[in-house]
Amino acid sequence: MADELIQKLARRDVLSAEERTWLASLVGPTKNYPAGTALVREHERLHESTLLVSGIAARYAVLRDGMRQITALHVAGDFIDLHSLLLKVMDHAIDALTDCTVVQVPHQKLVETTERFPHLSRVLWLDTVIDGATHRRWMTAMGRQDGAARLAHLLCELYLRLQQVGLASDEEFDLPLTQAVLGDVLGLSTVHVNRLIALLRRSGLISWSGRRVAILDWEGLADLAEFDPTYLRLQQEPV
Amino acid sequence: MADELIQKLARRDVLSAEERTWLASLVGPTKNYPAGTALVREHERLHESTLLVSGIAARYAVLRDGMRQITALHVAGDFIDLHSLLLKVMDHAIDALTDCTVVQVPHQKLVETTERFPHLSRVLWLDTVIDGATHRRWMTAMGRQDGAARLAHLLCELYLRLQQVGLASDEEFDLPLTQAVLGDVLGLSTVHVNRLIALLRRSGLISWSGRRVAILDWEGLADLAEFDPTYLRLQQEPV
DNA sequence: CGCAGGGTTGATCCTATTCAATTCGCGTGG
DNA sequence: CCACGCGAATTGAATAGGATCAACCCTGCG
Repeated sequence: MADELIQKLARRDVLSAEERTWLASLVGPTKNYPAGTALVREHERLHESTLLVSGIAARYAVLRDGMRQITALHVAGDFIDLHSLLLKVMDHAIDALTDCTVVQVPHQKLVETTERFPHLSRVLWLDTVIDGATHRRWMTAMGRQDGAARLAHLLCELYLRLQQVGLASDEEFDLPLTQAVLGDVLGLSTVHVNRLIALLRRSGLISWSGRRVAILDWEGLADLAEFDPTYLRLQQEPV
Repeated sequence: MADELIQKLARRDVLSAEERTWLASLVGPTKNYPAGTALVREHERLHESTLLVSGIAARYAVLRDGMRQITALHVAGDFIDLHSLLLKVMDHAIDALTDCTVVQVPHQKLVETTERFPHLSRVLWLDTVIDGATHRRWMTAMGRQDGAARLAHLLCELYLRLQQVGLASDEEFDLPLTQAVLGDVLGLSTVHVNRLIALLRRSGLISWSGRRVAILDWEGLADLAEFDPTYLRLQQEPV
């Protein structure tokens, strides 16, 4: 399971043999969380960070009236709470949206990593920075793009992120999320998400039956979404 | 001007004499940008990070139709582009909203900091992580809170942030931003921002004339906004 | 004095919400 | 194989929050 962590970071920058050995010594035991359970609760104080090995998890906040806003979706290969290393107290909760497998890395070992492996430290830092860039893109979508563009953008982003970890290809992927969850991501009602999916289907941009999503017209979808993948920083580059 | 950087980081955690000496050696010359000018352009490749010494700056994205979404507001004492150290290519632009004074720190020196001062490195990392937490809170507001709550939340946040750097006290502060800019922050039209300000005034929560904002009923404003300052991590705590 | 940028107000339109009902997909047990 | 149940998807009608367009007002300033 240490492979997961090494592969994850190696997608960002080249790692030395020494760094790989160190990383292999970091990971704790594998844990499983069934769909719908909490991985992390709000205001909790964490002592380890969690790497998602399989499944989909959501970071979210809940308001007084019960409304929920999902602020990040995570797939296999994502750190879901690396920021907790420095923030200490969680400002949001994390749920498993599907069955999830994770491995954990103690904070104390991450601190040690910053002491002894500055380059690895920067690669980890980069991970939280990409998180922030993704937040900004979602914010732009929520503030200034309509529902259709927002949904289209989410599909473009998820396709590329899943493709990167081998979970999507040929413009197709599994997306086992309910329309209510998508509403919580996009800041829309469930009913409206439904109508937007219907709209994208009618426009010939996608097909979507059950959990299977196919992008029929990538160009068109990306154009509608004004999708520019720069913020995902998918290329490997030295830090 | 090195004091600015030291004070900024010392608000997060205690710094040793050695660390302070090092930080003092990092900062470059002071620069001035008049209101309305660009500090950083989108897709630019930066080689230094910028610390805002005075003024207000905005990070934003512009869409095809010219619509703008401001994703972060920065005040004195904020790093406006520390993430560029790792992201290399900027995913957004930064403008001076008022006259701004800044100092710059070369990326190469920041990398050196991660090599030689792991604790400082973590304090810097923390800064980008708080940025992300703020992004998440704004997202929650944009997705699931109405205009009035969003505006109220922004005022609560800005008051605490300005207070921390001595620019606000007695529930009052200067906010030299146009209603159009506030619209770009909140994801609303200028006209609607105007009506929301009028609403908060009528409700007796604030007074706002010219650039002077006074919070008349902090409890009420924070309640409307569902404001919880945890995400700003205002307390000093070891990292 | 005239102008420009920002603030304020009104009328109308439209996107998305809410509430309510209906239908589909699918696993379970008889 | 069918009946049942349940969560999710789909559709319709009424409504609200906010956008847009268009004035008009104020104030600082050359």
